[in-house]
Amino acid sequence: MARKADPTRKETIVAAAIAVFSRKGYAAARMVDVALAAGIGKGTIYEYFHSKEALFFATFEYLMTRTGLQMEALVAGRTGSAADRLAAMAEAVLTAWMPRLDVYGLVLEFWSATTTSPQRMRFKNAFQNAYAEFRKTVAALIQDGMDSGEFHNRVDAGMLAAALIGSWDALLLQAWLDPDFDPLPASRSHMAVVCHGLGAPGKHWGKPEERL
Amino acid sequence: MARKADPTRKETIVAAAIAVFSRKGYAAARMVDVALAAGIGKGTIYEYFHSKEALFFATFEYLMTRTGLQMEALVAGRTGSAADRLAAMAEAVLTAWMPRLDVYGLVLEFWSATTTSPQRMRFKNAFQNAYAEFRKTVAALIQDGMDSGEFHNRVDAGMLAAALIGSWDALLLQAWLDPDFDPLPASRSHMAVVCHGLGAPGKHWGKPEERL
Amino acid sequence: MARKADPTRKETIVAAAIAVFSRKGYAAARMVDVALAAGIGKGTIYEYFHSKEALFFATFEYLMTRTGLQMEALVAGRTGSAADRLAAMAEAVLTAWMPRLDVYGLVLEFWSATTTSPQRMRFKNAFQNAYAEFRKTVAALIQDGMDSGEFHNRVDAGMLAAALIGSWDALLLQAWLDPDFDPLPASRSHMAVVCHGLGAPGKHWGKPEERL
Amino acid sequence: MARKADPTRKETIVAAAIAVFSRKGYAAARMVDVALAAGIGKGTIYEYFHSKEALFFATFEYLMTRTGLQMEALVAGRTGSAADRLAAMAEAVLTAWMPRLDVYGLVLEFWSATTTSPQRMRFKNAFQNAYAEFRKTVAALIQDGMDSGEFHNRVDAGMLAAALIGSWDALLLQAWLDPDFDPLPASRSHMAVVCHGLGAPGKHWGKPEERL
DNA sequence: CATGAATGAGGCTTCATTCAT
DNA sequence: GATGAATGAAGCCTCATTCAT
Repeated sequence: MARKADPTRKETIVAAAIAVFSRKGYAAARMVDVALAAGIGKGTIYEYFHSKEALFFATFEYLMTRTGLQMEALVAGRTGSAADRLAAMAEAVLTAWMPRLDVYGLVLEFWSATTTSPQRMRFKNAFQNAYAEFRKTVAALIQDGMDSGEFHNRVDAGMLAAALIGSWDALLLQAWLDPDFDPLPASRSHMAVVCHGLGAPGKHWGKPEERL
Repeated sequence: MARKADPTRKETIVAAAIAVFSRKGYAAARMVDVALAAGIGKGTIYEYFHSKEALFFATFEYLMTRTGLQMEALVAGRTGSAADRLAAMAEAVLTAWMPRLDVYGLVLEFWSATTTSPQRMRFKNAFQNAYAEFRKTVAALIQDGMDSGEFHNRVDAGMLAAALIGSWDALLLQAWLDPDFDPLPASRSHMAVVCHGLGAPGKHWGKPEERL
Repeated sequence: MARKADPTRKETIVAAAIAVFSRKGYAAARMVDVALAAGIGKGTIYEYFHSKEALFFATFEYLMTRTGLQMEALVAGRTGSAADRLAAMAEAVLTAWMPRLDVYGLVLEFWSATTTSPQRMRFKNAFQNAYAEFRKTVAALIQDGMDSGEFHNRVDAGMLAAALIGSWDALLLQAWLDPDFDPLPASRSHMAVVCHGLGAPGKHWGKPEERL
Repeated sequence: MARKADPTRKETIVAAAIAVFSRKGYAAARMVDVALAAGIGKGTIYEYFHSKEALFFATFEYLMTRTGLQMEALVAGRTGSAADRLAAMAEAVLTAWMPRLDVYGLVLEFWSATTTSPQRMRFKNAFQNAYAEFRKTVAALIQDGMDSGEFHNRVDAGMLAAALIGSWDALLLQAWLDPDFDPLPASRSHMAVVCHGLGAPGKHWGKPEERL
């Protein structure tokens, strides 16, 4: 008697794949591991994904979409000074990812896939789009500050945005590598300096005797 | 006497391995590809490295060592204001890596190996040491500026160093992903803002009408 | 439900392995030969045995068990004088093995494995146990004859048993080496002399003009 | 400067091969192991033997020849009653082989080679000849006893010889398998019974209260 | 639909043999 | 002659994928 098709089955498999790929890496992951993690039979995966590669890409898309949605949510409805919103965004990005640091290894796999996979262009484009999107968001925030006079405009907002995003990315990577490394203080120090360097008025650091 | 051993043979193999692993990734790389790239027979690799894994680790150590040496060279004998030296370092790091962007995929593989490989701890430790070393160097530079009064000391030099290094790393990653992306301007904008934000006197950007 | 597992599959593989190992020897046998002989795919063997070594040991255990069972059957329910039973046992052992002389090469392989295999001790112990068991059986038979006064007891039953078993073993080996050699007459001559030498009354050889 | 060709070099290699083949078995033995054991370079073996197979056959011939010579020596000049000479021969065979039990594994390898090796017929013939030769010797000894009236002639001397030789062979095999097993007492018991069974007068066992 | 037994292409690795020195 | 670095054929084993149940 066949179990009735579970509409969430596909998502279950993707979730299992995320867990397994994160832990063992794409190449070392076995389809049977994914099936076990999903609590289903090995053959069943092929009812939903026609190959390991396809499953990998599905996990990628799943995570990219979720991340994209999260990012939108992070930005939505922020108020306050541009500097505050910028700092809040940094905070939000790190905070959002930190509990999911376990999938960071998977992100590395995705990056690798941009060279390695036969599907490389799909990975590459998705990444570039995601980054471009994110950069646009951050750049817009900075530009806002420039337009309102809160920030000076001696630098290109887009360029700076790229560097800021990069630092967040890399701090998360550090944290993944070294569980004892806390990316938040580093980011706070950095963002304070950056906001100050953009000429934002106000205190980017606490009392004089305190250091970030 | 037997066929004379080529003393550069081992290095030749490592170089070939770097090329192949970069291009295809560790898992997808075939020993025969490495052999072909090195212009030798498949079996010869095993005269020098007892397994694929060992070869991979050798490429890792080779690149780490080379990078470490380069870094030392980059720092050595810098003079000028702290801000200048900091900016110069950023410039140097990016400039040093840009022509070797092709091996960036390999660095990703190494990072992945910290989760994946049976040797994971060796990779992880090597990475953490390398980062710690580099962070110390950059932090020392910042601290110099603080001590001389050129920079304020409202932030922790180590924290900021981590973020700066991260941004360089990530900008290079961006450039690797997207060959049209030039990390230098982004870094320059970023460093200018940071130096300014650290209270460094002097012009971090050009004439008023120019933007970085 | 998946393709139904054939419950005899494992035994089929062992049978194929016996044939192939006998013919080519363990080292020269190829897994693909065994698969072909079993009428299955190469990979299927690994569903049942995790390595060539494991398959080899399985064939060993299989034959040892079968041989052990046969031996028990040979002994069970023998009646008559001790000399008759001893002669009958010799006859039975040779008769039981002669049609299976083709696996004798495999027995040699097993013996070799006691030096060669990483599992050597398992082989060695199994052999020693099997021999000890058999020796005990034969010794008991001889002792019976001694206790009943049919045989004198000037020799140790166990020692003699070892020599007798050895002669059967070696005659079979001869027969395996040389298909023209018939071990039965040799054994009959030998056993007649031995029974006579043990002082057993009665005719161990036929009429005066006949020779064994 | 090439070392002058050593006339004993070939024998050195064979001796090394005997040691290595005995210990690891033919298949598991590596040419480099033999070279190491012989204290020479790997390639040098090929100056004397054109292949591993050829080296194996050379070790076989070497041991067969030596064994043959020993056998001749064992027989030569024996005097006394047929029973004494027969018992002495058994003793001599076992005594001659016992200190060389370590090469017994190699004998197994040779036997195996009669099925396995491309050279199988050469091995097989050599074995059959050797056995036939030996059997002839032992049979002649028995026949002597029969002709002189010391032994009755109710059995075929050749058949009995085959069984006796077999028992010696097998007892040595037992001893090789189990270092705690001493083949001498077993053989003595056996030979005493056999001589008695052949009707030889005299005491084949010691005093009445002693058992063999 | 779900399953997992069966499959065989393909990879890593070993090692007998060659041959430049 | 002697050597051992180089080689590549060949084998064990893995695992993505298929398909009978």
